[in-house]
Amino acid sequence: MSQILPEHESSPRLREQRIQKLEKIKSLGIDPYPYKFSRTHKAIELQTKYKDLQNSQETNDKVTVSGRIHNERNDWMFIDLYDDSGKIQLYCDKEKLDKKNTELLPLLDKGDFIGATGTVRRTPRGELSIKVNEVTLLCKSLLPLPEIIEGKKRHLGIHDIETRYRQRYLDLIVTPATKETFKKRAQIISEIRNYLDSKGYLEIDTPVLQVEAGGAEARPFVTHHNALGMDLYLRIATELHLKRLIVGGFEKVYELGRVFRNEGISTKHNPEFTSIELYEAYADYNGMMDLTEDLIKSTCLKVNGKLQTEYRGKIIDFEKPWTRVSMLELIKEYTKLDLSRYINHEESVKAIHELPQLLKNTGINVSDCTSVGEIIIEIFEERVESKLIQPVFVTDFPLEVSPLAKKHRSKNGLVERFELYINGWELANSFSELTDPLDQRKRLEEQAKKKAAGDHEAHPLDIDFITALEYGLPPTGGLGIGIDRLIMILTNSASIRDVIAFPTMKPL
RNA sequence: GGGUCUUUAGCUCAACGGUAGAGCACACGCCUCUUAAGCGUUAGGUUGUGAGUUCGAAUCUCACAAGACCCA
Repeated sequence: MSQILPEHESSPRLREQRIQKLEKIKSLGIDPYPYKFSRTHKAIELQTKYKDLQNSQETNDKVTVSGRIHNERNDWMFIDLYDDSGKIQLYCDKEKLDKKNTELLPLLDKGDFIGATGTVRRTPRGELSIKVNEVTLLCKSLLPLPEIIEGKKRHLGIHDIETRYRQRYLDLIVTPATKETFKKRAQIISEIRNYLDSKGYLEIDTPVLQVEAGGAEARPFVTHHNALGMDLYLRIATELHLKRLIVGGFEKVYELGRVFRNEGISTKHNPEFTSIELYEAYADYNGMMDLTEDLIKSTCLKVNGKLQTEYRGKIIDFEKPWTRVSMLELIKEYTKLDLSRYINHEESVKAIHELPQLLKNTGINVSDCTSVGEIIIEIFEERVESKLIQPVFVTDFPLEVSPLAKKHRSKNGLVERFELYINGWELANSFSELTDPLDQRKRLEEQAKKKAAGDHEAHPLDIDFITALEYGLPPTGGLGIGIDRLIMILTNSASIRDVIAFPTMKPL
């Protein structure tokens, strides 16, 4: 449902009934919220250990399990109990239980946590079960678990996608695939760290709270520091601080963490997201391409067991060496437009007038563009981006849109930069970092002018960063990867909200 | 940003200008080796919010809110 109320407001009657049961339980002298419980097995351990037990066969093996009740049949004779490993069925023969247990059983509900001790058996119908001697209430649940009804079939689940994001704990209880996604997310992040740590990269935390938010083109979030009496910004990138660390003498650094961008929300954008940025002294963007390819291939292989992955019906193949092709070549390939002559400086003044004419009937709107570089990016985003399904490094970007990248060593008007595209999405961004402090100062001053003129996404002038460069930044390769999008592809998730446990949601 | 559609019981959906209904869940019985258990009986509603049209609105109109899908 689109109207989501807190459960206790949307189902007060059901909650009231459970509170009454809770009172009855207390009056029986049972603590409904005890302190600890010791179990001998998890569900999957029993399923594995007794997989060869024949139907109707009983053992004298006494075990204790615990978990959440997902379903009950036959007036609490059968209980489906779930722990984080899976399901085990409990079989409660009321004739065999003592008074306390028989009184407790009808006061239970789906959603309660219980522990159970009994002997292992397989029912005549083949379900591995525990023949229960004793039930212990571990937590009384006051609200009903969500169910999905399909025809006459009913099972735990959440139909409404918004509820799955807003009440992720419910999604995790009732949707097994959600748990798998977040397990895999943890694995992917752990693999990336293992890979980099094993290659001698050092992870260093840089500030989230900043006086100026730089390092990327994006609007920041503003917050306020009371004692300092000033506004601070949440970081939009880790770039400028990590490069300071290279100035300081570290040669391989990275930070994998949250950045914040004050922009729209979509299936590919969450205002806070996880990125990794990495900087390596004496490397250039070619080295970063090698590293990116190897890092992603190795992560994919570790978590998925193979180098091909299916994303929403498309097979993405990480195995073949990834294509490296310049942005202008791709534009030529997809639009037949050869823009190479416009990037040299003498032509660019002419081009800013000629190009909009040339694009008039293409439906590409370049009216907001103030430079040839921006026009080129616009054409690329309009006509090329979405076609790049298999991994491809798009290289050599216009200088105007890359104020932190070094000028191309042989191509006038371009910089040494690449973006990795997979499934039509930008997944990584990398430069041969600009190390010339005077050039950097000039370029950031131009950005600051744009910012002063009202461009909220222009880079701020970070004087201390320039100062650091003046002390000397060695040749450096830098790389940023959007971790959430990578996880989306590796987990076949349709929305970034499916890979972020608690995505940003508008309050109700 | 533009368009189309959706919003009714805890859930899934009916009713399409004339007394809001079903299945499942919940509660209570019955049955007692089930897997959506089965059978029976209750109870459950300010129809997303707000205005308007009308003798009468869940239904028609408008605005707002939230969501889904398409397009840019």
